[in-house]
Amino acid sequence: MSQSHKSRALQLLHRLVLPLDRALQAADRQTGCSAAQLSALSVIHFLEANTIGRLAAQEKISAPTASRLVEGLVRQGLARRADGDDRRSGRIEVTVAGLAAVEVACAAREAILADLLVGLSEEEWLQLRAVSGALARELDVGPGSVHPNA
Amino acid sequence: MSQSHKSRALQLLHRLVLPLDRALQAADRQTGCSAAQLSALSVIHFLEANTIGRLAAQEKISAPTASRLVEGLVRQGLARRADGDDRRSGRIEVTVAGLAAVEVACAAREAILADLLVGLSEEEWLQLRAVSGALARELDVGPGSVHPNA
DNA sequence: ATAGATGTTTAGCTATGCTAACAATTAGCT
DNA sequence: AGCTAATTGTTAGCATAGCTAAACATCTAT
Repeated sequence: MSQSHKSRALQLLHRLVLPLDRALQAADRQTGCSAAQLSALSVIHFLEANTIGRLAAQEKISAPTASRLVEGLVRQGLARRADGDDRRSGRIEVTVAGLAAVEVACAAREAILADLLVGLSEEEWLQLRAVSGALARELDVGPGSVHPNA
Repeated sequence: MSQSHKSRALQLLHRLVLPLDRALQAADRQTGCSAAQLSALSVIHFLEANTIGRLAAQEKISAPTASRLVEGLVRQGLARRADGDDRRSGRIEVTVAGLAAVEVACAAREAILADLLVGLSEEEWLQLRAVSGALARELDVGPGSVHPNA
């Protein structure tokens, strides 16, 4: 019945997150762009979340965490604060270097995953694509790539 | 063609990890058992990874990280070091409280996920189950539950 | 007994998450 | 105008988790 399907899926899924995250961290260490930073850059740029509040809301993280995240991005030259006198207008912008970093980071992360999942069958890749789409929809994960719908 | 399937799947997948992890952290904060601790407890108990070295190898983390992880588990009474004179025999054991913690933590994590994924269709649940199984296989994620194959 | 190999811990760094408290800015209201 | 209240952002402080490098044991083998 349906319940046992869900139950089993959940049992498996929640255990996948940590190993996937650890593997992706390795990629991030190489590119120097962490998962949180990559996500923040994407959200700021593609979803116009150009204030701390919007970023925090979209990412579902606390304001202090968002603030510090942006501080790091600015320090690394990946984002900039357009801090005129007008506080209402958008203040955070992704720099060109930031956009490039997103590209590089995504590529590295995808490469790591590809390597990790060599063993998947053709059908499993299809299922993975479908499921990933569904999860992205449910989790409200935006496009976040310069390549819209490749 | 096949390549574009994979590519798209990877693009989506690597972006799912962070939000999933953040959501699960909320569950972990309630149970007081982090993802890393939960995983370590499971591996120590079910895969008999009863030394720091084996734990680190299985979890693909550095030895110092594994050491500190176990230190935390012991401090919280979830694991114990059976440190007789014999250094060769297994030294780390999960306590009864540790096993209980695994149960509770898993339940909380699954509940959070269930809540997050209410919008999935019946077919998507089936696909998710299949894909999760495949990923668990590829990532070498053990059973890790007291309920073997529910 | 000493040297080498193996395994563990200590020390120290970074990043990310949180809450609580503070500052500053904006808006509203008398 | 001026005071208060609400919104917004930052600072301070705590905890975990990942890493590397280096110290420290502890066995093994010569």
